Formats: sequence, structure tokens, C-alpha cells
Amino acid sequence: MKISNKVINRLSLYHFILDELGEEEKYISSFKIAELLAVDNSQVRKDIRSLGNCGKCRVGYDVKKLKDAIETTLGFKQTRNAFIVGAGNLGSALAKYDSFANYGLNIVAMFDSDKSKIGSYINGKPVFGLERFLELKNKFDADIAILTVPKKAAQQVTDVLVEAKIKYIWNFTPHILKAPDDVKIWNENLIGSFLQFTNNDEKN
Amino acid sequence: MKISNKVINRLSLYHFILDELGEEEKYISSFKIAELLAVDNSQVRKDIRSLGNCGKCRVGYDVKKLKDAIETTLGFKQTRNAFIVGAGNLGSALAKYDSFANYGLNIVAMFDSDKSKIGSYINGKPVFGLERFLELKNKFDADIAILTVPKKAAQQVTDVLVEAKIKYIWNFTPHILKAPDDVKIWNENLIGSFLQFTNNDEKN
DNA sequence: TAGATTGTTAATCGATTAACAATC
DNA sequence: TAGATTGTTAATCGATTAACAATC
Repeated sequence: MKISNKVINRLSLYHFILDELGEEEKYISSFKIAELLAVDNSQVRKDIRSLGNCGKCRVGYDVKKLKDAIETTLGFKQTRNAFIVGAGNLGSALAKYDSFANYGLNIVAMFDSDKSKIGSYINGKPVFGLERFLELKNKFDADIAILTVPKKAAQQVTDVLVEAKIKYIWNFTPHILKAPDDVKIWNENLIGSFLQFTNNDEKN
Repeated sequence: MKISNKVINRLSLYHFILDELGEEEKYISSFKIAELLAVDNSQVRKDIRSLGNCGKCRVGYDVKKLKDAIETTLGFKQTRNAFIVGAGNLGSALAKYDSFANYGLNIVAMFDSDKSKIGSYINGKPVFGLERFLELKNKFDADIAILTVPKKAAQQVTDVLVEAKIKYIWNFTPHILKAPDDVKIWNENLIGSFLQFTNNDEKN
């Protein structure tokens, strides 16, 4: 069954909470989760229901089982290989963000146009020149590109990624990318987040 | 009139598009914007309508006026001062992201617990020890904290921010923060983004 | 049992899409 | 005028909230 983006996002937040519960807490209620995230408790139950059979009347949800169900449903275990394209500050920050691996995102290499960076390693990930993208895309079995190049290079680099038949582009640049319909683009719009955050009382 | 988060987010994307149109393009149609973002064209018109009176039948929207209307409505011009708390890779990346200033987000200083960083400057922003947070919050007129500390320090640092009566916390850590209701928290959930992105065909 | 909590339905609310008259 | 595009209404769709019976 299809799970909507909003539900996926909330399930990932529930997982953060479960992740930090001590061993001694065996059960957690929808009321407790709802309170921590300031959402409606029946929404929490409904979200969890989409994972299948998890809860126990009167006691709540088994923390370990619930965590496991979220991990299975959201695919934390099936790892996906990804490239970071743009080894600047943001690209390096993401390369050093080891939590990604726990959620199934495995960063295998990085690309940059700066010759002084090519051949170096950032948190163990090798940095290559972009001209080798096609070759290395085939070698590493990666279909995700995390785009962290400067705004003005964004489209040109995207063309290279598209040419190499990358399937997913996670776009951290404030540039609207042009790409064929079969390439899935996710705009990580930090500016938009900031504006929502400070202009509005809704939560994310 | 209140504008919903989804509309704010799309308006910021429209702004990116307008920002990159050459001087020669005086007008743009809702159909063109819709095509670039793969959204519905009547949604674009409705979103723009929430800005007030902008369009011209037959010719489309005046690019300059539309840009200006988005900037006014979303408050790009009223700058807000912010601190980055955590001068690691991600904090430094955000400190170097000069585009923020164009959208009204002015980063005035950074905080870290690492003594070797305290006293240094990152992209011109001074780095202070966290024990000076309260003092400097009053000095700089800042009510936003961008939280980029390691996950395990997140709650402890949040307590300091709350104590100093910060109003907005932009949380980049994968930790659910506990804070009083009058502190507004925005979770920038990168893990959640990744999961939505790769599990689902909806767009963001 | 009494009480707490889930699962689920129905009601409400808001967002998206489709359609088309009005406009220039 | 003819044609393109906005503005706006109505229809549809989906998400949230409220309520409560079922359960242990």
C-alpha cells in the first residue's frame, strides 16, 4: 500500500523518538509520541496502522517491534548507493554525516571540478573529476546524485548526470533544474524552509 | 491574509525561476512556471493570486512586479538576525551560504564548545563559547538559532537556548527537541527527505 | 472489574484540479 | 476580431481531527 510523503516524514520522526528511548521502556503510547511532536494522537495511531499490526490495547506499542516495522516499511535496510556532486562545504558536511548509513543511504564517492580536491578523500569518500562520472556511475552501482554545487553550475552539472542516466537528484542548490520526466528531482529548499518557518505557525 | 506553508514553499520556488530569467523576458505565464516545476497551472495562478493583484490577461505576469510581490509578501526585505549553534561542517556550510542574506536571514555569530574554534571567524562570523549565549543574544538582536550540533548534545544545548529566551530553533539534528510551546521549532529532517524522495513518487 | 489505550469510523477541514467566463 | 491568458468557481481529492466502541 502506498504511504504518503507526510506519513513517511512523520514515521521518520517517530523513529527518532524510539531510537532514543532507553532499554527499560518497553512500550510507548500514541499519546506520548503525539505529545513530543505536538501532533494529534489519532493521527499517530493512523500512521502506525499503515505499517500493519503493531499495537496492544491498554499498553501501547512495543518499542522494538514498532521501530523494526518502521525500518522495514521505509526501507532502512535496503541500502542505496549515492554520489555527492560538489565537494564544497555542504557536500563535505553531508559526506561526514554518518547517520545516513543507518537509514540506508550509502555515499560511495564525490565529484568536484577543483583539481586540488580531486584524488583526495573526505571522510573516506574519494573525490573524482566530473568527467569520470559516467565511467564511475557504472562501476559503483549508484543511482542517486546529491547535488551541492554552486548555483550557477547546477544546470550544467545536471546535464552530465542526466546523460549518465542517473535516476534521482537530491537538489540542494537554489536553482530549478531542467531534466527529463523520468529523472526524479527532490528540491531541498532551505530558503523555502526558512520562509515557512518564520512566516507561519504551522508545523513541518 | 494567512498563506499556508505549501504555498509559501511554492512561491519561493517561483522566485528562484524569476530570479534567473534574463532582462529580456518581461512577462511569464502561469503555464510556463507550471511546466518548469511540473505542477498544475491553475495552482500557480491561485498561489500568485494570494499575493494580490499581479497578472495581465493575455500576456501573463510582469516578472519584475511578481518578483517584488513575492519578496514583499514573504518578507525578504525585513532581515532577521540568527545564530548558528555548532560550528562543525554543517554549521560552517550554512555560515558560508551567502544566499541567505538575500532572503532576509542574517547570520551574525556562531557558537561552539571546541576551544580551538572559539575566537576564530567563519566567513566573517565570529565563533563564541556557548556560555556567552545569553549575553550575546541580548547584544545582537537575534531570535533565531540554527542548531547544527551533534545529536547527543542537541537537548542540552536547546536548554541553553530556551533559557536565553530564543524564539525560533531551526533544528538540523536528528533529535526531537523538548522545549516550551512558545518556542517554535522547525525540524529540517534530512533523513525524512531522503525517505520520502526514494519511497514515493509525490513531489515536494 | 475498572481503566487505559488501540483501531476505526464519521465529520471536518484544506488543498488540488478542472473548467470556463472575463479580459485585453 | 481571434486568441491567449488570467481570475475564479465548482468538483474532487486527500489529510486531519473528533469520537467512541472494542479490547485486554
